[in-house]
Amino acid sequence: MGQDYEALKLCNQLCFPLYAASKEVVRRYTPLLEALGLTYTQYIAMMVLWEKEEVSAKEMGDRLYLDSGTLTPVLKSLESKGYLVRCRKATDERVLMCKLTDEGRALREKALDVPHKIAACVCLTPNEAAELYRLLYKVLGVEV
Amino acid sequence: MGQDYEALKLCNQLCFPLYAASKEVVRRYTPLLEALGLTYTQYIAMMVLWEKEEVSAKEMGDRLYLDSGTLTPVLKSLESKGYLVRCRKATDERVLMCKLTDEGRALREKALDVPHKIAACVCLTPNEAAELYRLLYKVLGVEV
DNA sequence: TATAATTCAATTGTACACAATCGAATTGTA
DNA sequence: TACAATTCGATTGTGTACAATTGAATTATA
Repeated sequence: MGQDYEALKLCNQLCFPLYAASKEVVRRYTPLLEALGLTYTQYIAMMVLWEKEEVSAKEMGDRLYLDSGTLTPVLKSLESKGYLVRCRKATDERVLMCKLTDEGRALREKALDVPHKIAACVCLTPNEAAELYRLLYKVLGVEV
Repeated sequence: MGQDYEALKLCNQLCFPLYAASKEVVRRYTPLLEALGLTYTQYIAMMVLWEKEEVSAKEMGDRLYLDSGTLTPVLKSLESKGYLVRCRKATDERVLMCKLTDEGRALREKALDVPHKIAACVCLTPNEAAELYRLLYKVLGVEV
């Protein structure tokens, strides 16, 4: 009978270290991003724009696995900081386009050392990091 | 020059699939936990109590990597549902003790099949799950 | 043994996160 | 071409997350 409860123990969950490690890594980003005036969510939204200067809110949400309830205030905040401009698509007024500004482009220069600094405080070997990457995308159901 | 920006691409981040997979797994729990009237955070708090019928809020926070700002409303909510009782420790009034109630114990029976159902919708082999578990705890800086 | 330092839960303020819903715009179909 | 179905961003409501602060209780130290 007691054995039935084994599966409910915290130490037997995969979800829990996943949940805890995710928050822990975001916490490690926080002081680095503070220097850029960004939160973690704002940072990954900027990453999308740094790769593609103009994207719709829909595409941004699809890439980041975020819905409009989360993304709308994030994009408004980034616009208020001057890093992007929000405007409707001419050929389809339903679509909100986000365009990188010069200020947003300049911010990328200040963010260049962030990935290196983060890698330094996550103690995994390159092989381990690659395997973790692969397993996480498998959980997400994405081919890598 | 373009090469400098490689490290800032979303596809080269480890943090992002970690962040996305964590939320995705919580999303998969949501419909299962809804049947128990619990959120994911409330569920892992109950897990702590199912293992140890009486814990302080401090110990709960340490185990779950949650601070009082997060935990206080979670514990109040669980108390309002009748699954635990909150009271001060007699020998140290600073300490808030959480005690599992009979209702809380009964809830465990209803939760017994949750781990199995979750495992079924995370498509990893047992070896992959074990390796992911190990790597996540390594990121957390915990020996497993 | 006064008092300084520490511990602990609670509160406040900001920022997600997402389900549910809404309303405008567009597309599909009879 | 009416009109039903779909798409899309925004809003609302609930529930985290966490930094910073507060205030009560306890412990350490001069």
